[in-house]
Amino acid sequence: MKIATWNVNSIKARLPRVLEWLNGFQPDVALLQETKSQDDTFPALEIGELGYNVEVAGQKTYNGVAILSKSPLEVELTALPGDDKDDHARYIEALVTGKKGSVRVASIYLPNGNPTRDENGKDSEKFRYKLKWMERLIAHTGTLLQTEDAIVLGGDYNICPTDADVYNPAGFADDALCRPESRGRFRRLMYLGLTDAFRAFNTAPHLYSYWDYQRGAWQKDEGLRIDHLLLSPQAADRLKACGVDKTPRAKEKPSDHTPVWCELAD
DNA sequence: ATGGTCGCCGAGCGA
Repeated sequence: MKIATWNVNSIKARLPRVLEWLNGFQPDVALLQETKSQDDTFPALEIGELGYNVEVAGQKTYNGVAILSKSPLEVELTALPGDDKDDHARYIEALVTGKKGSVRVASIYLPNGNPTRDENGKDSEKFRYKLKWMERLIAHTGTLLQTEDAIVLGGDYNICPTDADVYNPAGFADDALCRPESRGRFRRLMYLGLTDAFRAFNTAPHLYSYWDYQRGAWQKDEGLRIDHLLLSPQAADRLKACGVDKTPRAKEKPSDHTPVWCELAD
């Protein structure tokens, strides 16, 4: 079972890229972020024609997440628990029926958090929102792990876990993607017992999933590893492979992110 | 060089 995560940076602007990637790569489950589409205008018909069931949690202009699955899926949550006043569409969770029982998956678009400081040099509202959102994710993941399901939490975490995941660590030291407060919460999330699927197979430094549109970042391979597939023990036991598929990033009108995928034993 | 590039939507924000 191939499960992939991809921040598409607008599903409508990216539809040709997404359709050709689904056709070619044939993921069983695709976790999408930054769809930037309301639910009623999400191009579900075009994607459905390729054999995918589509579940979305969208909003106008910003954010938006989706889960595509070849086999039936049951939506469990369309928002991260813990704050009823949070109206950003950043989380959707579903149970996907697999040959070897169901897999619980989530598509996560964790807040970016930049700029980290306000005009007085204090932590900005955006950065504090990111940290609070991470606390909620830690709490909810703790609850999820008690199910002892095979769980794949995939998404754009907007976290470079270590300096090996950044092309220019010194330049990003004060960035919300690398700040100690962000990394500390990411470590707390991992220490609940999750496996970073990519690092189970790739120990080399400076392998990325995102390259800025600006300054020729893609051509110079100046990127960040911020898109992750985090696995519960029951999913990690079934992990056969994991990698980054860089081919969509090299095409015309690409997303600034490229898919990260893993394969679980059926 | 105090910018650069995208996508939202039709100005300026978010990334």
